[in-house]
Amino acid sequence: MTSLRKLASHLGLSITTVSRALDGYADVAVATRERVEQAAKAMGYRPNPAARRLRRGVGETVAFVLPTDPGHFHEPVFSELLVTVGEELARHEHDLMLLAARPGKDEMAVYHRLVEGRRADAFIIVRTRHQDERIAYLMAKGVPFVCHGRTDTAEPYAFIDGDGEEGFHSLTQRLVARGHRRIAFLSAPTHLTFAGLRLAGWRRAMQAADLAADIVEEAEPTEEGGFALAHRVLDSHARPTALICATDRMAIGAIRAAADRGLTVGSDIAITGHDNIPAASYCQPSLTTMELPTRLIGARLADMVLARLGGADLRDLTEIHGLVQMPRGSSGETNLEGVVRTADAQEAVFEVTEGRKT
Amino acid sequence: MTSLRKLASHLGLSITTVSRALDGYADVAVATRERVEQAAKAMGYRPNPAARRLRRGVGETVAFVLPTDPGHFHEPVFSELLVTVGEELARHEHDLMLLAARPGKDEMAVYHRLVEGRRADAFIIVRTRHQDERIAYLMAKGVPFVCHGRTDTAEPYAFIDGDGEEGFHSLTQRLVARGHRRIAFLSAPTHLTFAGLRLAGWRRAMQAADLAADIVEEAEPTEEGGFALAHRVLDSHARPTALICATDRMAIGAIRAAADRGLTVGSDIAITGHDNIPAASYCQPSLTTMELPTRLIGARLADMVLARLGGADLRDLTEIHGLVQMPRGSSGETNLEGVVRTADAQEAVFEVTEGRKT
DNA sequence: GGCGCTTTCCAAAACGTTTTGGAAGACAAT
DNA sequence: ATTGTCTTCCAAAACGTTTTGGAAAGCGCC
Repeated sequence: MTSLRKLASHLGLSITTVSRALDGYADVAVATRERVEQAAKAMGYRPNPAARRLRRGVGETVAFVLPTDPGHFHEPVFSELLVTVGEELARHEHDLMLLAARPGKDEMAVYHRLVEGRRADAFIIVRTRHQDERIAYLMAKGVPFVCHGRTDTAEPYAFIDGDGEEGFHSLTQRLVARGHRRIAFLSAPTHLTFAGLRLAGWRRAMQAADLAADIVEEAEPTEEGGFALAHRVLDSHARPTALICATDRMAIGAIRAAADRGLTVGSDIAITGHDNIPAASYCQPSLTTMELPTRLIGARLADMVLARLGGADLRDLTEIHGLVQMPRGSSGETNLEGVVRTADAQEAVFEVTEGRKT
Repeated sequence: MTSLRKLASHLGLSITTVSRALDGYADVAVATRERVEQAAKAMGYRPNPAARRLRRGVGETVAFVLPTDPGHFHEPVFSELLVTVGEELARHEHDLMLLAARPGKDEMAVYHRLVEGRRADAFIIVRTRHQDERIAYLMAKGVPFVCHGRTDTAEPYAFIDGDGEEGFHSLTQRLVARGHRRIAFLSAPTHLTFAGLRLAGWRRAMQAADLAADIVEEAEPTEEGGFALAHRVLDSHARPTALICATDRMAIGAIRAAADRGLTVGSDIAITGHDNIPAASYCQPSLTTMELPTRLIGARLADMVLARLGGADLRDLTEIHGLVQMPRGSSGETNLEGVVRTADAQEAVFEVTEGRKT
């Protein structure tokens, strides 16, 4: 197509000058620059990304590897994150590469291929784990990355996260205030950082209220997982009056389990989640939940990864955001009829709770 | 890192020979090839993709542009498609590039940037429309693509689709057989091809049964859309006894609307969807739906796009697959207690109904 | 010993960009 | 006139691969 060479010969300039004119170097005359820019636009010139990557040694490509089981990927949170990250990256002329790999051997093989094959320049890591092989590897290789969620490591690293500990603490307090005494926690696998934090928030609130934090079960953060755990917990001799679920998907499973036993969710039993996925507004009753405004987070994640690529200081890239609580019918906290949606929460409170320096 | 040059000098061979040895040309001695392969593995050689792309003129990159509204992307179907397509492409050393753009100006700008900037070699197009600008553009440019869904065009094009017309026809027949007479259709916008087909299937069955196909409403294929339409339709003087929704998300909204009016879904009113998203199993009652096994479709889509890149004949790349019906509680067709899941349907009937030659 | 045929290898060009290390010219100061 | 300083431009190398068009060596055959 239109190469730098064509452009140059058409203008009667050297290819060097054209290149530098377009890149805004000071060493080309103003008149020349304008002439070049005009011609470039007229001829529809677009630099060849392959050539640029080859010469520069880096391509503007960010990889997003979904830690997903073979064919299952139904995480509304990640979906939304994906598109917002993609939009933001595209705005800065960067490409988003999407891959999927189940945690474990396959997953690391993907990272190796991408890093060693120079296919990606930076990574976005989601669903972080306490001990996270991915993070250790990228750190060792010196490849920039940003995490959605935290991990256990001595070195500083860039991340953005919701304050799950605080969010679940305050939720639990609310339930306690409403008279609940036996509150169960349906957890996601605690090797996932977010699960441990949410669990800790619940536990802290329970202990502060002198209540036994003894009903904890753990399963995959899916409808199926929540469904199974709820059944198990509701079987116990001293049935809890509230089920705090680590995620909305689990809560939706739990609601179904409770209903199958003839319990009226919202009055007989309170059930809550986290994420505010669209389905949460359409359960019966609507699901009490909390959220980290995904769109803003996605854009921020993209900006952070771009900052990392630009060599920004790591310590400016750690953010913990407050969660927006959305009490709804499933915890009996609202008497509203019909569907309770909170699209406006997207625009709601969104501030950095803590700029942590690790 | 390890370049071809390093490898060559280390082996005492020319860079040409090393390249050809690794590419399996006949003109290198067996002994040499083995020596080269061994050294390549030992030194961890990986061809630099940028260099390769530059020289070859094509990069192994497939773009997937999600036609999504600003920050909203909650289509479980696309999510699942994404990961399976990604996996399959990765298996063949291809990259999947993800972008998002709302239909209209922005969307076409993305296509222009990708095509003219040589950032993508092929496209996967989803949520096809009757008149589809994307398809017209790619055809004009001669860029390979594969559609998930059909479009109206004289020229042949590669696509894979579920037989929505037949699926909704047979669903409607089933409902009629169960005694329903006033059956409403809650449609997605009919400029989307799939919506028109599903609508047509319902209409054909209604007419064949001498029933009035007069309750049709149209909205976005979201929970919110289904919710609004259901309310509107249930308001009418002669309330329907069944609501056939174009998608599961709409059906979930409709279920909520019916429940809000005190109707018992499954007995007072039947509600059905399409897609078999995970939430469909956890509604109350479980949602009657049908599905196109997404994993298989995703892999097939990837294979087709690879075939297109390999120059395969278009006419071998048109497939319409039969849908798997899953009757569940929301249409009163099953008396099963509890959650009805059909994960096994993934492995179920899956055959090409018709290999169409356009 | 000249010719042709195989087999095995390689030098060099090319892809389109960025960047290095000047060169040429204008102008001012000496 | 020489020297120095700016400003503006450019030739050429480099990034790492693939591919073209041979070359060299070995062998058989007349």
